[in-house]
Amino acid sequence: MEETWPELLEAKPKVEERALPPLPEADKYPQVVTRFSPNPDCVLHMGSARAIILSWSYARMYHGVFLLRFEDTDPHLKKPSLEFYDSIREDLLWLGCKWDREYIQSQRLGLYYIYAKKLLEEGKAYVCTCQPEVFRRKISARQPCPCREQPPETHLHRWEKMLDGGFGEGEAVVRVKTDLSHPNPAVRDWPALRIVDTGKTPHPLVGDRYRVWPLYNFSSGLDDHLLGVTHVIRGKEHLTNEQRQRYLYHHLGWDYPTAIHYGRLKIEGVLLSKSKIKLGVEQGVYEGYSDPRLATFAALRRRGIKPQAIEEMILEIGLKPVDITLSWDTLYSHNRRILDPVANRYFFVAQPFLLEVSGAEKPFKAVHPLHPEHPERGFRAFEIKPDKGVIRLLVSGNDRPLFTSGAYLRLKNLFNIQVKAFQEGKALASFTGTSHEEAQKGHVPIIHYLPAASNIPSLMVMPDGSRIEGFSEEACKGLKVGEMVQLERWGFARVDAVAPQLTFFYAHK
RNA sequence: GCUCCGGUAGUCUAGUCCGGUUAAGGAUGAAGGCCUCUCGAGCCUUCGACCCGGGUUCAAAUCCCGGCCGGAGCACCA
Repeated sequence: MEETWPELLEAKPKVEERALPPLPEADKYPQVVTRFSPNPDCVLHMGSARAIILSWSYARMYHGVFLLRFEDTDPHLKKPSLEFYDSIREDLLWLGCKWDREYIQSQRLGLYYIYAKKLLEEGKAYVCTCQPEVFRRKISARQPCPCREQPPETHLHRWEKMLDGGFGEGEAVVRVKTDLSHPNPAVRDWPALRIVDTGKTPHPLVGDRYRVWPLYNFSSGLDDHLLGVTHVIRGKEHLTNEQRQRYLYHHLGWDYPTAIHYGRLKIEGVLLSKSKIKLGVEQGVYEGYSDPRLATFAALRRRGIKPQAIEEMILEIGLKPVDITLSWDTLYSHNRRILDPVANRYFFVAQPFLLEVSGAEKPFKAVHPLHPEHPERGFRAFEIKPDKGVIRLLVSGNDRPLFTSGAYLRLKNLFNIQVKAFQEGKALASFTGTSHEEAQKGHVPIIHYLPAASNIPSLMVMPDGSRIEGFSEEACKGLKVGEMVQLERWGFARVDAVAPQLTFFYAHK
C-alpha cells in the first residue's frame, strides 16, 4: 500500500486555500490601486475587516498599491482623536496589511478648496444659504432652490464669505449640481462642503486653521481620483454615494473607479457600533478598547486570535453584497488550526478543590510533554511526594461531578485512584495502581491536577469578561507575555501578564 | 413612504453569467464512533439548504414574471 499509493497516505490539506475571485475590471488599469479610508474617531473592529483585508489582498494579488487614507474631515460630530491615528496604524500592521502610502485628509483641505472654486466658477456647484427644510421641500418636488439659479459670481462671492467667516456654522453649504429629476431624492444636489466652528471644536491635527470642511462625498470622491484609486471596496451603505459622486466625476471629466460594495458584517452576540463602543469605554462599562467582550482588533489580539485566522475567514466570505452574521465558532476553528501546532500544553486547575490520595507510599514523578506531537520540545515534570502516606493534589472544580464515591479516575501520566468520599470540600481517594493500560481498559476518565504544594496562583479572563481564579503548574513560570498556550482539557489562552499575577486571556476551546 | 440591493442547511460559502456532468459540493456546528494518557488535534459516520407561486423547456438553484421576506440609503456623519 505504502509503496503503490504513497500519496493516499499523505495528509491532504484540510481546507483548500480558497482563492479570491478575480477583481472586476482589473485589466482596465495599468496598476491596481486600493485604499482603506477610516475615520480616526475610534479604534478599528471586525466591521472593518472586510474593507481592510479585501483591499489589501487584491492590491497584493495584482501587484498593486494599497493606500491608507485617514478621513478626518468632521471636527464636530465624528471628531477624530489623536490616539486613534496610531491605533489604526497598529491594527493594520498587526493584521499584516502594510500600506504603501499614507494620506490624511485634514492636510489636504487646500486641494479641496481648489476644486470647490473651480466647480463654482463653472456653474457646476453653488453655495446654498437655504434653511435645510426649505431646501428639502424644494428638492423633493424636483425644483431648484433659489440659490441654484444665481450666477457663478454670486456663488464665488458667497464662497469667499464662507472662507473668511462672513457666514456662520450652518448658514451656507456648497452643493454639487446633479439631475434634479434623479429618482432618488437623496442624490439630488448633495452637499459638498460646510462650515464648522473650529473655534469651538478644534481639529486634533489642524486646530482652528480651517472653518470650511468637505463632506464625505466631496473629499473622498476627489481623493479617489487624485490618488489614482482604481478599485473602491466598501460597504453597501455607500451605494448611493457612488450615484452622488458620479456627478462630481462627470463635472470634472473624470472616470469613476470600479466600485465594489459588500454587505454588512455582524458577529453573533457582539455590538459593532463605534459610537456604542466608545460610549461603553468612556462610561467604564468596558475596561478599555481591548476588553474581551468587544470585537475590536485590540481585544481579539489580546485574546490570542491570530490575524491569519481573521484573514482566512474574510477571504472565505468574499465580497458578496449580502449581509452576513459571522459565528465565533468559525473564527475559533481557523484560529485553533493555527494555534494547535505551536501552543505548548500546561495544566491549569480552575476553582480547585483538594484531593487526598492515600495508599501511595512512595514519591512519584509525573512527566508530560510540552506538546504531544512534538516530544522534541521537551517535558514538564511534577515531583509528587506523600506526606504521612497521603498525597495532596488540586483538582479543577469543573471535574467535581466525576468525584462520586466508588468512581475510578486516572490522573494523567501519574496513577489511578478510586474515589472514597467527598467531604468538607475535599475529595478522598485511594491509590489503585499506576497502570495506564488498566485505566484504558476500564474506560476510566483521565483528568489533570496539580501538586497542592507547588503551583502558581493564576487568573483566567474569559471572553464574557468574567474572571476565574485558579492555579497553573510550576513550568508556567517560564511563560512570556503574549505567548499562546493550551491549558489541557480547558482551552487555548494567551498569557496577558506574568506579574503581579500570572494572567491568561481565554481564546477558545 | 421614496430609491436601491439581495434571498442556497443554525452560521459562512461553491454552483447562478453560458439551464443538464452534483442524489446541490465544502467549511463550521451538533450527534455518534475510532485513535490519542487533554474535553485539543487527527480519522470515519450521521444530521441539515436551493424563500414561495406561476411560466419557458425534454430538463431550472440556475432564464422570465408575480409575490413574500431581509438589508442599505434618504445628514451641513463617514
